[in-house]
Amino acid sequence: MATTQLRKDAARNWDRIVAVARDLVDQGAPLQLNDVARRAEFGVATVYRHFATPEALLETVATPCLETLITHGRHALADTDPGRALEGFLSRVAEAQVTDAALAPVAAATTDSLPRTTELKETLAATGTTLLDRAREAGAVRPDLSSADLVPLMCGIAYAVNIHGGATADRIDTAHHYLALLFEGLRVTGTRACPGP
Amino acid sequence: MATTQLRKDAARNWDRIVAVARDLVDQGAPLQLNDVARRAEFGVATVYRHFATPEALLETVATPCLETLITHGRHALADTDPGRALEGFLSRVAEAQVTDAALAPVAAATTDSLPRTTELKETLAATGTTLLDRAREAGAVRPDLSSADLVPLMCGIAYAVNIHGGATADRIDTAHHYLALLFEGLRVTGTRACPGP
Amino acid sequence: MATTQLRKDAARNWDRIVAVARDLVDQGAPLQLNDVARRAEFGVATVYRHFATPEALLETVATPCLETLITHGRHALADTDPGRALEGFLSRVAEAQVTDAALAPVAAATTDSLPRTTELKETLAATGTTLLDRAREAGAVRPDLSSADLVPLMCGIAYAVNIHGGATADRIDTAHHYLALLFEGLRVTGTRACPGP
Amino acid sequence: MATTQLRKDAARNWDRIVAVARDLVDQGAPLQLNDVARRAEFGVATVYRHFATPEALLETVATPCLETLITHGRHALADTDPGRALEGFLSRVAEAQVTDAALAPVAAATTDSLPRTTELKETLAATGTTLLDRAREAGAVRPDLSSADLVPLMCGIAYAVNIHGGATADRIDTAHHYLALLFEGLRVTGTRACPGP
DNA sequence: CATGAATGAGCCTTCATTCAT
DNA sequence: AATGAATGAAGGCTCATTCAT
Repeated sequence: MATTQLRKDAARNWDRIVAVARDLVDQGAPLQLNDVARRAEFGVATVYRHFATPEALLETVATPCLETLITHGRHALADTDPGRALEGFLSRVAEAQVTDAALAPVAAATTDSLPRTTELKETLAATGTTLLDRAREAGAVRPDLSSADLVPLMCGIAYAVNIHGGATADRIDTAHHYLALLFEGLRVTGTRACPGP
Repeated sequence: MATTQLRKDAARNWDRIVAVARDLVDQGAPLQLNDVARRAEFGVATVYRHFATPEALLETVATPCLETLITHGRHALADTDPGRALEGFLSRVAEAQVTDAALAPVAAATTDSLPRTTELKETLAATGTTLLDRAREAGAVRPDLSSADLVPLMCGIAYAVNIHGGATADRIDTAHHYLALLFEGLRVTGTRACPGP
Repeated sequence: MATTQLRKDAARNWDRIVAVARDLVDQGAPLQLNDVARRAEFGVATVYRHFATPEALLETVATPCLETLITHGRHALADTDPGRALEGFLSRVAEAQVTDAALAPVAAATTDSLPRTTELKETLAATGTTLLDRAREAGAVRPDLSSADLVPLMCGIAYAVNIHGGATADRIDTAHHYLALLFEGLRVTGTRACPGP
Repeated sequence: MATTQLRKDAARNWDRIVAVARDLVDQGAPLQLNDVARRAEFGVATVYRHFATPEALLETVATPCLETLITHGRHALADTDPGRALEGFLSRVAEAQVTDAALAPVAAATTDSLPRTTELKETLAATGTTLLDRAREAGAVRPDLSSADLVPLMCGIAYAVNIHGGATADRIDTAHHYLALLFEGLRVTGTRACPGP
């Protein structure tokens, strides 16, 4: 989806560039604009016209994924069980991180190239914050987790999964596993201390 | 410490190279052999003779840290409380990861440049495995955590801390925080339901 | 002023393009047709249709200045004091050179893009030649200065002023200073040797 | 002349690079390091190793010329006739400017790439200042010329000569002509008013 | 007439590695 | 053993101009 309306042919080119970039990202190759141009069989400047920097292109590649997550976030906000809502949402995020190689670097970056990206990330972060606050208030998670930890922890899980390795299907399982572990840790543990009578 | 005995002057050079590399790593600078040579005031080839690749040099820089961790591991193995032993050990590992910039990339790498590195990493992994096995047997941690997850999880924590950011002292705190979370999650959770008498 | 009659809207575009170009020149920015188009909010091709090359645009920007100088030249030709006429005229030229950044490159160019520019430059050169001839005949300037030297010397003065630097007001003063020096040198010096009685 | 002692082969390469650059400058071609490398049949990086920027190379090309001028300056300082000394020196400078295409841009630049260049330019400027001061004190030149004008005026003359055009020999004549004009202008003009009896 | 996307040559620069001295 | 000059592929980016829409 282009920010402004493009001419039809330009839009086709835009799509092709993003598609090529998507392929490269999926292969784990570094995103170099010259390389993208060569593979898409465009002049370099064509690619540069559409995407001023590799980061801008990467963010564009990651955008649909971010948008999907936002949709999931919206559903989660509608959930009446705060704990389940948070866990479900983070589960989606973790899955996305290990499924879509474009997401992790964009999520981890402190500065964005595209305003649109900042917007999406902020929306997503706000959703996470709300869900966490609600869960905390409901006593579903420990109080000592700040919303500033959500992104780092999600990125950390994705990173851990990458190191663990494996095929995509396994990776999703691993991510769920690590997330479940984290969630165990997050549960309010007052009961755990229960010394008995 | 060189693998084989070096002539005295060569050993001095070796030390200087490693010291310069350590500085660069600490500054967060990329480890380029040319750069190291210039700063150490050696010819490039001298550096190349000692370290065939940047990775080899990086591993060498990380070696003392790995050795220290192994020592910690040995102490942990002597601890009679398996849960405390594991937690203490992983705590050391997490601290080291966020403290020493050379460690994370070496730990995360799937292939090593130096046999010595492989050796150290394997020793460390074996220690972790043993500690985990014991803790699991003692019922101190959940059974569904494989020793193959230890390195990924440690790296993931380090990565999360890096994204979270902050000064070194804060980073150590954050690492402890995340590790504590993980440990909560690892605890056998039957007790969490604590049904009372 | 367009060479041929333009449709009203085309004339408006033409004006806007020239205005933008004038701004760029005044800011000391390089005159790139793409850049002009973007700032004028036109398509590149629109600018290219009006001005085939950056030079053509630059010459167009310089045209009013050339025309003004021609007017000054006409007044000078009406002056009855040949020495004063020449000096006054060159003074205007020097001022224009350091005041209007578009003039110097156009004056210095050996070939012009627009016939109109050639015309104006030739008119101006002819005026200079006439004024110089008259001054020479009147004994107001040395005989060893060819009219072919006028343009180079004016450009040289402008260049010297640029190197000397300073704000616009200072630059005009400097230009006058250098021109005065030149004029001292141009005065017939036979009398200078006069040792007196 | 290299700043520090080079190995014999490196010195040969250094010389070849400078020679190629000299040729390019003489042809009026822009000095591009890649181009120099190609013509000298060196790898690009070899040229970059010797000269970090095109400016550094250009300054190196201009250095012998600057050194020669300094020598001339020393001779001029030994001259007992202050007027003749200044005129002779500036004459050399003007000749050099129109003879050696490397000189003008280096002289006109406000910042230098090589410390050596700054040194040479300062020495030369100091010489000019001294000669001008002496000439002024001796009443050989008008008091209203600052030493800050010397460089601009010399550059201006060179520029004027370039615009005037012509073969090298003619150019030198033209430069002398313009300089003579300037010098007429510089002469103390009290005598000029003398109309005789 | 107007548009603005596409072009692609070409410049600058860096870096890991080799090899003559 | 030590040196450090040389390499050259490769990446990043710009810009004047053309041409399909």
